Amino acid sequence: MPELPEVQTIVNGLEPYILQKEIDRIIEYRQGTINTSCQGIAFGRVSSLDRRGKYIIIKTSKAVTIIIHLGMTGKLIYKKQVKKISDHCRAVIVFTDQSRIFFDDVRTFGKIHIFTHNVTFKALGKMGVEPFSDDFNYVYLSDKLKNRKAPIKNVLMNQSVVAGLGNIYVSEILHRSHVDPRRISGKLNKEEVGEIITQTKIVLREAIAHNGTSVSDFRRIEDKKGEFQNFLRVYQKDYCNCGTAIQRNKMAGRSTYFCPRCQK
DNA sequence: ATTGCTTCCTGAGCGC
DNA sequence: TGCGCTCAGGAAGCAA
Repeated sequence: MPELPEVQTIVNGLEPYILQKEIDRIIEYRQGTINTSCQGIAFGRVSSLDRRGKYIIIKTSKAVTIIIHLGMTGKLIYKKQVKKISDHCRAVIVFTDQSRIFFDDVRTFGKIHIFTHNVTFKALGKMGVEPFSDDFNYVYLSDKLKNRKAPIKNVLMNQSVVAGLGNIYVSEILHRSHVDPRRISGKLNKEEVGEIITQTKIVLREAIAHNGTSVSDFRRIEDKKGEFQNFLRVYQKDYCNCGTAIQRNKMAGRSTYFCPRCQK
């Protein structure tokens, strides 16, 4: 399940392969994967590759913007030579040198949005601050949490508050911050809010340094796994470092892991 | 404005 | 061996 570190790992991996490479065509193998018909689009060369939240943003020399969201199980696999189409292939970006990016996605929650003009993508406009930016600070977060009655876990998962966090990293961040995920957002004290900001930046940086977390489907562009699953402290764990059994609850329909002793 | 539930989708795992 | 059930969860859409 790709969150910010996994998406960043893919962007970092793809960049040296596809920057300045000319897109020949994009093929949709499963209807509904791409928002528009790709027929007759002159794409041009890849001029930039970026991440915003969990979105991958590719811009081209001919003012085409390709925005990719991997959903739950989406993968981007880069191949120089193609023998056969991969399993669950939903779309392919073909470059003029015949190398390709395969967009594989078992559960089909992933989507590709192509804009040929300067159309603003609604989802990006509503997105909250980037966790690594200076804008993700105490003043910002405490204002977002103020008077909110939803549990802190739910608010941190909300992309319009902070961009890029999902179920795994929110569990890890709250564990390292010693905050119970069920706590009412508006009732956290100053130290706790500050700690959440600090730990968010630390956990995400560590995860990127280890090429993301592969608990099930996530793969890097060479189809290799990330390694951060080896460093998780609560997510899908049975015991905390302190020896206490990790508790598992459903919150907002999602499995939530926490240590009842370390997280108050 | 905020919150919480439902929906989309497929494969793995499990009990029987 | 296979059937039916549950679970995995990002985000849009909608209802309260």
